[in-house]
Amino acid sequence: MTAALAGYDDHLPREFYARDALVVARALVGTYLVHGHRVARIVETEAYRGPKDLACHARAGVTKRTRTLYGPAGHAYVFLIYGMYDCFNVVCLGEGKGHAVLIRGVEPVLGVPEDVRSDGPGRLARALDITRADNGADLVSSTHLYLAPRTKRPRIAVSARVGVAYAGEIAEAPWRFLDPTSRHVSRPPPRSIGLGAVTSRR
DNA sequence: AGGTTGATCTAC
DNA sequence: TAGATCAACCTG
Repeated sequence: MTAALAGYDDHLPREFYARDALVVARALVGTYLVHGHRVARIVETEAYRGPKDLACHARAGVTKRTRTLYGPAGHAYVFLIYGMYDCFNVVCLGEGKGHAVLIRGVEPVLGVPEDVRSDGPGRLARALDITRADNGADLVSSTHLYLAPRTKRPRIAVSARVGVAYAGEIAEAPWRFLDPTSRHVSRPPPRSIGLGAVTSRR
């Protein structure tokens, strides 16, 4: 069965992405990531908010690596981390802004093996076979790689971002969003921030 | 603790 | 240029 036949063929429109990464990151929890015949539900995201965000690659300005990050909203930004893992992001806000949302966890829906872990940005890219070859893909017009709207409103917990301690104070900003009811988040929220009781299970 | 590699930075 | 350093991670 193909993704389209299964009803995951709606594409999030350009306007969805053309907002601050902080808004998009929250709105992406519960949406569906489609790559080829594979479909997965997004359960964890992080916002990276341009050159002033010292944890964001945009801090280095426009370079060979950040060209797509600084490109138009709604495109994929895929980069290599630690020499081993690809990380999948969606570009937000608009050309020249350098905003993106990192997808950090998904749960299998269709065509993704249940026995392969898909929590963590490196693992999910591997599970869905997303690589730097997908860097720059237009998620609005592609039939191969895109995001489809969520079908119900998820619960959302908030925490600081993971692995960005070097960025100083801004590392503590509550810019990570996750569905605390999912088994596929990369790690439980260290604490809940302002969203009432958060039950994190693993 | 350490692997592994491309991008970026720093020093000639 | 070339060599050094770093990195939004994962595994053991």
